Amino acid sequence: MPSRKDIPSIVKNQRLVDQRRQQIIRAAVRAFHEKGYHRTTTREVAAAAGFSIGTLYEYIGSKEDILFLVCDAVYDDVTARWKELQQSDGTGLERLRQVMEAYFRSVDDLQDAVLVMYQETKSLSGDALAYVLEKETRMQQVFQQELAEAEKLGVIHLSEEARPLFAHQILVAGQMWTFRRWALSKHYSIDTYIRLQIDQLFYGLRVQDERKETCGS
Amino acid sequence: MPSRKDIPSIVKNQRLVDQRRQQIIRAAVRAFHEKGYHRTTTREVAAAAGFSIGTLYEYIGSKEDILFLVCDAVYDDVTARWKELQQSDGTGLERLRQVMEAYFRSVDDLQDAVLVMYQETKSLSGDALAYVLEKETRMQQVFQQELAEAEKLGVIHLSEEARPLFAHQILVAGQMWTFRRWALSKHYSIDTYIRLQIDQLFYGLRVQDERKETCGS
Amino acid sequence: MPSRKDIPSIVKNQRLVDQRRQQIIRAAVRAFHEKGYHRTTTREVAAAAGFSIGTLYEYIGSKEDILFLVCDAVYDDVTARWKELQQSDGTGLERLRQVMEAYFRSVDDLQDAVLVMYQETKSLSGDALAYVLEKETRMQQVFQQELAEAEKLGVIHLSEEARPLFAHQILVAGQMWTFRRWALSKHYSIDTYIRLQIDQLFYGLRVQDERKETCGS
Amino acid sequence: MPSRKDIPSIVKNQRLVDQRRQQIIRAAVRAFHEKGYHRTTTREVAAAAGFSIGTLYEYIGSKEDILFLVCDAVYDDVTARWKELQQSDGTGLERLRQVMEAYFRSVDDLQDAVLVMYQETKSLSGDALAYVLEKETRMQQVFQQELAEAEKLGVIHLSEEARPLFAHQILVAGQMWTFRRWALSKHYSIDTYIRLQIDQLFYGLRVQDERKETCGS
DNA sequence: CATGAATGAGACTTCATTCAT
DNA sequence: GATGAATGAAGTCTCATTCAT
Repeated sequence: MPSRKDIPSIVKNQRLVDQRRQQIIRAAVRAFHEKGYHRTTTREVAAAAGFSIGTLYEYIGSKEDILFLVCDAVYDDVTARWKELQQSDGTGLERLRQVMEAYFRSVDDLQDAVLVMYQETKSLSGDALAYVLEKETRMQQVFQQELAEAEKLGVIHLSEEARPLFAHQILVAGQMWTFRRWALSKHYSIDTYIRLQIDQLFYGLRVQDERKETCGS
Repeated sequence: MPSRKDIPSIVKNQRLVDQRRQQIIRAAVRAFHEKGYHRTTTREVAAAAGFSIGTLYEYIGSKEDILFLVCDAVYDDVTARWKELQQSDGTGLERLRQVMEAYFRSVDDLQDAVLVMYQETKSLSGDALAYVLEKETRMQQVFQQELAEAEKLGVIHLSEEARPLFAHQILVAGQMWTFRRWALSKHYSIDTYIRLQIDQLFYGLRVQDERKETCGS
Repeated sequence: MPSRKDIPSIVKNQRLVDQRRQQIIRAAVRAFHEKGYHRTTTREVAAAAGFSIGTLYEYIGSKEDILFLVCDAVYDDVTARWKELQQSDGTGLERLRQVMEAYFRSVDDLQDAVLVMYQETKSLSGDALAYVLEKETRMQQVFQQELAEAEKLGVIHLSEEARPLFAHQILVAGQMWTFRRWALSKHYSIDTYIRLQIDQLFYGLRVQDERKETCGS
Repeated sequence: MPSRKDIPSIVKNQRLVDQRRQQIIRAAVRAFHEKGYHRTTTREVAAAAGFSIGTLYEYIGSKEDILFLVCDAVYDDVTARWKELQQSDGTGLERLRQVMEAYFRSVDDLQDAVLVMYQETKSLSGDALAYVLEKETRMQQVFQQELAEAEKLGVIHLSEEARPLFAHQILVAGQMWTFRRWALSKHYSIDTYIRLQIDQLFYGLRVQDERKETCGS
């Protein structure tokens, strides 16, 4: 049940609605990225989308709806990539790696949208916020399940207590790429970033573990 | 030389300025946390601080300045805690643990302020943004140095390439506690969170490392 | 090329823009005349013009722009009257008289606007002020040329040194009618005023000229 | 009866009041000249005068009062100069010349104050305005009397009808020097200006008078 | 379906004035 | 008599949203 927020549209022709909304998303992401959600006017979004303010409001009910459109676009992209993965045959650690990379790639492709979604979304009002958080939670749960799977297979060792945190960690590691991009992109390409992040998540600091250690004896 | 943004104040008495600004920070954090920076009016901040709108503007030059006040308060707190640590005699892994924990505790104590700073800060205008990013960078570099130190002592193994990323990772791990608090606080207390985060950052997923491996054989 | 200040308008329809701006000018002149520019609020101008404050700002960029609108209206009127004169066939003293009278009549017709322009204009900020002064200068030069022409024809005797001053004098003689109207209108009708002013400008005090003199001898 | 506007002062010591008010006038003239009356804050005047805002209000009742102080200073100066003239023994045309020159010199000396008075004064509220206009009227009447005197002596020929206008003309000729200074000072020094103005007022354009003409016959 | 002019609540900020110290 | 912190009314301008064409 892909719980899609019901955004009112005066226009009936669904094909047209979808097309126009794609335009809106593209325009909004660009504009929000440059000036932030609050500093961007609906007029600017309309203009960037190539139609008039009146037309914009034929396809949305309020400015907040534009944010939803952007959010859904982001989630849909990640979900789609994961669905493709379903058919691939990775398992164990490899599977984990693939799921993470798919997510990171998605974030990179939609970086502006993710950033916008990420920064502006939290200041929404109750109803709206709940919807977004629920989507976030769903993604976090996907990672949590994958971790549980890997644990079951014995390829990782992650206490049940730590598992939710780790799922969040992965999620945030992806978002980081957008909201710390001003610093990260000085050091890393997306490929390097993905490699290092996965490495770091897997192995940490390679501390001489005082506890479990060590092999023999 | 802690590069303090120069916020204009009409009032001369510095003692009073400091006191009033503390009130402003407290009020602003509370208000921004509830409604977000953009949705909070300056009047509301003034009211929450216990004085009139006119008085508020005797101590700041513009609404943005309030954000700076909040930022500085946050950075000052972390810095102060680190300074205390200076005199403690931790070394190696223990030292690293202490620096991280001090930061995490600071974030927890000022969680609302950190969240506000974190979410609203990025949508500032050029000049203002630069100031905040510079502060962020300085913190990241503190972690980077600590990591370099630990590396030199041989207690961790972190490639030079990965070091900046890891420093960011620690920083974000702290901020996470505020901006994903809606989810994290369901599972963890701050103590647990700190323990698990440090553990995770140190050891990752305890993957059976395919590469370096492995003891016997 | 009558260097028209570019006042931004959100509305595109030029026909409408012109019409609304006429309304604004009329309303502004009335309001400014009663309370002065600074004491009149934009809201009052909007109300007097018959639309909302929001609509007002669809046709101007700032309060100052209203003053420009008024100025242009005044200059345009005078210029238009002079253009009509072009085709008339006055020459010599008659021509001079006509140019001056046309100007005086214009001032009288738009007296409120002229007064407003006259009193409020000087306290504008750099850029804005320059624009108005340039227009004033242009008018002064028109008189200067007319005087030069008359001089060449030998119908007046005005040293080259005194010519710019005299042009200013005429200009001010017109403005006087608005800014000393509180006193002048007690004594004179506009017709009388014009007659006396021209007479005074032409003949001065009919002093027994001590210098040039005199007829015989 | 020099009808002095009663400006309230909390301070009783009259000597101190006078001294402080001199400071206020000087500071106000400078400030108003630079930024205009409305754009200048009372704080700025106080600062320029060398004391605090609180102290300023010990010597005036409201911002408007500062304008009165300036006005009175101007009128007092002119009046003082005329009083000196009383004792000189000029008569006829020479006397007229002296009265005008005294006025022009006064205007030049206090040019900033005159300009301020001139531009800002008209937008005052009823009561205040009346006071200033009355002062203006009194000055105009001085000129009118002088003209009547000269007429009686037969040194000028000015119809009774034209006399009030001419008195205004002289007054405005003085004020011109301040409010068209931006243009006039390019061409003339104050000495030249005075010479040319008097000449112009006396002789006009030296038109070949079509009417009265001419000496003989 | 598209347009864009109109609306007006509400935001930030200024500044004349007061009054306790 | 001097100070300057506090006040809050009021001003300019923005912008999400509507609706007649």
